Amino acid sequence: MKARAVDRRIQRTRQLLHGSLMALIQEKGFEALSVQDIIDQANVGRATFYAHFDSKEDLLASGIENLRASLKERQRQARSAGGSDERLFAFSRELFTHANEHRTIFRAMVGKRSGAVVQQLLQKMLVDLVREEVRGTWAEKENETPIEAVSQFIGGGLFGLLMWWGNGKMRMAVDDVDLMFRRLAIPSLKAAAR
Amino acid sequence: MKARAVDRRIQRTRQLLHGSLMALIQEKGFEALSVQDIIDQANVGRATFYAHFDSKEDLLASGIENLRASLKERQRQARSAGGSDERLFAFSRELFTHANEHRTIFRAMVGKRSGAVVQQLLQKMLVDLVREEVRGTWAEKENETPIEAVSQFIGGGLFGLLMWWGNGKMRMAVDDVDLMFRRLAIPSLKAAAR
Amino acid sequence: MKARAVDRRIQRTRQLLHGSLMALIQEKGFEALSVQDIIDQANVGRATFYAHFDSKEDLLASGIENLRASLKERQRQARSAGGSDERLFAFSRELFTHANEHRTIFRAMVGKRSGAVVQQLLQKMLVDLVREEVRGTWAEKENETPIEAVSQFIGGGLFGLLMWWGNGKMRMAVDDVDLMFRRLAIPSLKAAAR
Amino acid sequence: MKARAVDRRIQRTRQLLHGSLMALIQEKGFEALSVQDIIDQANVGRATFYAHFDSKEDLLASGIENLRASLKERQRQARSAGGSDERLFAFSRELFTHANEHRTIFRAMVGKRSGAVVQQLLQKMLVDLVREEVRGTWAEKENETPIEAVSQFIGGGLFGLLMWWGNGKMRMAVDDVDLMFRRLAIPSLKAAAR
DNA sequence: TCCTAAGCGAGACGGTACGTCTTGTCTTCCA
DNA sequence: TGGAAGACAAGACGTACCGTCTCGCTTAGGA
Repeated sequence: MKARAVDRRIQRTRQLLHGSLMALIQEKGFEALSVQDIIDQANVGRATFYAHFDSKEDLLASGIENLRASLKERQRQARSAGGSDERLFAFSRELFTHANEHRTIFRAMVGKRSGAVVQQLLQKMLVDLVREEVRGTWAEKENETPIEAVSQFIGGGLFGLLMWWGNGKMRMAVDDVDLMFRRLAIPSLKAAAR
Repeated sequence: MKARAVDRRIQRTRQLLHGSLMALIQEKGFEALSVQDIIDQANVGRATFYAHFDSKEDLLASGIENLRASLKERQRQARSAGGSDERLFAFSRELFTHANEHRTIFRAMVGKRSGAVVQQLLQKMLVDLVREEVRGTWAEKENETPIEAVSQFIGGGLFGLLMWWGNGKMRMAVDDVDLMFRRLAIPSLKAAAR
Repeated sequence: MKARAVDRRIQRTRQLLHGSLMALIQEKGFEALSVQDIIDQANVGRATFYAHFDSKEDLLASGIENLRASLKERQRQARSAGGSDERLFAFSRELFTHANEHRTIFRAMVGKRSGAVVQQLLQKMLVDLVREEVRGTWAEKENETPIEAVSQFIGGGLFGLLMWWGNGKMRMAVDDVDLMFRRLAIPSLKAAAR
Repeated sequence: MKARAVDRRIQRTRQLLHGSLMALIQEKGFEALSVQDIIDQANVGRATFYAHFDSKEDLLASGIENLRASLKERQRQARSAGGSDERLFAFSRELFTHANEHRTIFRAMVGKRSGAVVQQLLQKMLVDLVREEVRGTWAEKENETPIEAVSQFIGGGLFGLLMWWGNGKMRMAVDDVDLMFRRLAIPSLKAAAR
């Protein structure tokens, strides 16, 4: 399948917008951004923006989708490698590492000025990842704690932890916070599977 | 000290606003509301609204404050009664019950249209309650998982669970969802305290 | 009837807008103006503009209404003074004089950059004035050239003349162009009344 | 010189555009049309449109040019035939007849929704035709009413009449309205020539 | 027969103005 | 004097058009 020139142009525009969004989030936070800010930064026309995305929230969601995909891939690889406890929530290491590496943008997204839409999206993504994990761990049977409930609990918890880590100064090492998460989450999971 | 008539008038205005907010949240969700909507419903002047509250978020926060106070009180009573496992997270029963009794407004606040500010406030409140609980359970020592981290994890998890319960049809009984929460949260807490 | 303070405020806003429109028409012509230009000049909010007028055309029309009223009054006075030929189209003197006195704005309204809406409004106004005159001159009878047709012809002609006078350098004296109009229009009127 | 196929292709495009414009003017009026409407109707690319015309106004002007040419030709023939009063403004018969035959499009161009640009072009065309006539009638001498002024007056008047005829239901017969015009215009012309 | 050049459709794009909406401040006046 | 009424400046929103542009397809006319 050959990429037509026009498609390349479209991709370029979308990336310009994603890039500008990220740059501006670090500068003034997501909530404070206007569509005008974004398109000025990207040097893109207003109509063009709306041709690609419904709103700045949509643009953000599309950006977060990339992260989700990358983490999902990471998760898939880890799960195919082994099944011991250490492999449970394998994506979490990757998640904390990623956050640590992009700490400027990460702290902006998790911080006070971030706007709650961002956080809802992140939480939803985390729950997704967790659900995948839980699903792999046990086949749902009747009379048990539903997979969905467990996923929501652990995903919500992970998100809480991430917020706390990010809103503090991220002084704790990646390994430590990851360990902490696993120490909190795995007992829950086991208990629910009982 | 006698309550002056003027104070009563002020109270009346504040309650009119709170009432209108709640009524409108059920009708169209928090995000979709404008200050104009609220003051029309309350039959209150624009300037008056801003004399009492900074924004619709402020009004909401002030409303949620009541819930927090009532749950805190409930928690205090339960904790003074005993210390066994069954008493851990005693407020949760009250929380789920309350949600169940006011299910219309609760589901509106937890639903898609609720606006994320609402949810941030709720989550913050839950973390507060959990922190209180964790604090009572163990005295923080060095080298342990920090109280704050555990609280954020369990508080976040509880919020996730609540969202899931509310956004489904709340088919699950109060007792069952409460039990589920405790089955997920208590192992975490214990593990962290190790 | 006492003018309430709020009414005075509203009047002030409307006059600010009218004034800004006139100032800007001279500067860049009507067509080239945006609503934003006008409200910037007037230091007025966008919503306020639209609360008072539907569009810049509406604002203009409302401004021209004043001119029409003033010319109608002038016409009324002249007609009550006498009925000889010299009194026919008495308003025309006033019209040319007015144009001469406000030549900057007049030439802007009649010029190339004026935008055709302006001109339609002016022409309509002139036809109105002429119709009034024709009506006073003869009572319509069957089988005659209809009053309306005559009015449209002479009104259109007057407008053509005005445009020509304004778009040239208005070198011709007021008296001369007025005389010219009467020499052209009165024979038409007489012929039609035959 | 043989017409190359490429030229035929170009002509075809221009005619497609003219045709679409006319069709759409009748449908929704000139003002309401966008370039997009026109090229959709003509099934022509956007760039192609701008390769041929500067704007929809330009397209219209080019269309009206045809009418002007045809009327000019008609005028030339009539003037070479004789010089009596009956031959003065000989083109007017043709004009009214033409309008009557294409009454749908004519009424659309002269009506409320027509957009004033159309009308300016028409008026300009009429003044042109009249000027030609006046020029033929008398050689300009100093101290007389200038040819240009007379042309503007009569051209404007003719346009007023046309508008009135078209905006009414065109109930009046071609001959009658033509007669009316001549009865109004010729006395003016004579008076000016005195 | 192939090749080159032009006309063209399609449509992405930067830009500008629009008319609407909401916010938070302010002023007036009533009870 | 607290509050209802509501005018207002500010400015973001999503939509509509504009005129420019790049891209490939088609098709003629010369090689």
